[in-house]
Amino acid sequence: MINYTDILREHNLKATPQRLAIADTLYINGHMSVEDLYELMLKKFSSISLATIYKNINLMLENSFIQEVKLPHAKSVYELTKSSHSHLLCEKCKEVSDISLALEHVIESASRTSDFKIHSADLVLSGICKNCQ
Amino acid sequence: MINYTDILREHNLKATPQRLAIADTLYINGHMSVEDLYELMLKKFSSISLATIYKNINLMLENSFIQEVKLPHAKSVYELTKSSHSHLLCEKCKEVSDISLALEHVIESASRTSDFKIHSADLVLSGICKNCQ
DNA sequence: CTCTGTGCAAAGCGTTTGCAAACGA
DNA sequence: TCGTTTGCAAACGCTTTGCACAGAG
Repeated sequence: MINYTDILREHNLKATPQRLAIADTLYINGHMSVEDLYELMLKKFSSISLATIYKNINLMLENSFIQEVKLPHAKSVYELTKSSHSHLLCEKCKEVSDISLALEHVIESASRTSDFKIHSADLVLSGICKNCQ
Repeated sequence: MINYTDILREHNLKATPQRLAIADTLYINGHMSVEDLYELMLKKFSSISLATIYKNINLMLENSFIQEVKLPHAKSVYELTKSSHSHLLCEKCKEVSDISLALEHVIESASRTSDFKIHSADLVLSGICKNCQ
């Protein structure tokens, strides 16, 4: 179990019990929707408010402590910010997982043919995971 | 100007004036948010309802006549369904454009390392377009 | 002690639904 | 003509806001 107190502070966020729990829950579960997060948080703080979840998600997004992952045909999930990576989405069980892929060639090729100065690449690969096959 | 009557029918959609106008507007503008589409449609049908826009967008999505493009840090846009491609998003002017990129290697690599059966790849490259640089 | 965060209730806003009239095939 | 679509208004659900109290630093 990681102590997120200092990490939160580095992101200009006070380390409240609720925030520490959000960080821990995201760490353990990887990718969570607002609803999932709320349900799990309720187990630790029986009177936590959805407003608190939203306020913290928004603050954490602004301070880059977490990131939103927009998924095709599914609601967004949130994850702790880590080094750049792509996502796999199982169309059946809806599980999201991280995958590290070399996109340099694709980005380079896109830069060449588009005259864009590309800063980031958001890639979601959809399919069927091993368990669901 | 393309006649979408038959194309709509092929997608099991009656060719109403509103739908023809939606198709035409998307064809001309490429990628549009619900709001943008509503505003432009109002110029052609001064009493069109937002509900009509939503109902048609949803039907057209179900029938694969159009597709939703989810963008990082921006609201979704919709486009006429065409062969698989990636998207470029200008972080400054928010314009979205299509780009054809070879993702086979990336998908193959992902399949190998993940044991997923991958069906599709949604890629959005964000950066600054030529005009905004 | 001060300022920020929390929980609650109310407000806000984008989206969906129900219905009667209009329309496409 | 029959079944679908439209426009309107109301309902809905997710998200945000305002405020008083609690808690972090």
